[in-house]
Amino acid sequence: VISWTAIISGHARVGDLETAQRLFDSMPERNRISWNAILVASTAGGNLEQAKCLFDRMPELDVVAITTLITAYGRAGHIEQALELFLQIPETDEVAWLAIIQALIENGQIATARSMLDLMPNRSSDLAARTAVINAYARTGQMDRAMELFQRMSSCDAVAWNAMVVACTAAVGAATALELAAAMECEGFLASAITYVGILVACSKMGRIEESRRRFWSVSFDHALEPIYDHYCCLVDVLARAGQLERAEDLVRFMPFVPN
RNA sequence: AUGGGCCA
Repeated sequence: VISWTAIISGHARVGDLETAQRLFDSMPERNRISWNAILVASTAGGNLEQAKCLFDRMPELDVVAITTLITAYGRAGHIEQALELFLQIPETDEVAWLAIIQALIENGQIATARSMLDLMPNRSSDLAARTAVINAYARTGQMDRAMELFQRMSSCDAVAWNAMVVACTAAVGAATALELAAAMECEGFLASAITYVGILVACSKMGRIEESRRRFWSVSFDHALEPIYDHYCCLVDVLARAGQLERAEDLVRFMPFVPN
């Protein structure tokens, strides 16, 4: 049952609900964790009603299953339902708290998110959890706390750095964000495509066209990354803000992405 | 083997 569940989980991760479902239906026995895995596959498929149907038919609902659905509701903009579910959890754990706080933030309910963050108990030193908390502080107007926690982290990864870089642009200033991005590379972390979104947004906020351009090319030349859609958007943004509308328009027309 | 963290 462990092997079957692991394979279902893999298909869930790449969004292949059909295969996940076929395997789930044909596996010889199922336990609570297999049901949770197929629920994840179902939410990843984007059909919330279908996921809710499955949820209602599940033989056992644990905090993992409920948290899965909370996250799905949050991403779909159904924050009331997410909150309702959270209140139904008999024994909340740290992941459940972080999931509802993240959902509140994504749905613009900053004040509530801030209160829940204050109420949240038992904080572990788990890397993802710490980063989630730091990010939540940053997005609820408590950048000082975010910085403090970040500096106290004994180990961190590129995701934590990216979160700080992005948060800095909004809450402190673009120049500080760029300094942080530089510090990140000094510490030996490779800038990822997402780091570059942060860097380009910062350049754009400061109106630095030349630096934006340079950084944009550096994405592929210095880091062997393919520029993603967001990078083109940043470049369009900085050109447009500087009044170079023709150049901005040309870029929209000729970039290798369909503009949204 | 299942849920939570970075992309303006």
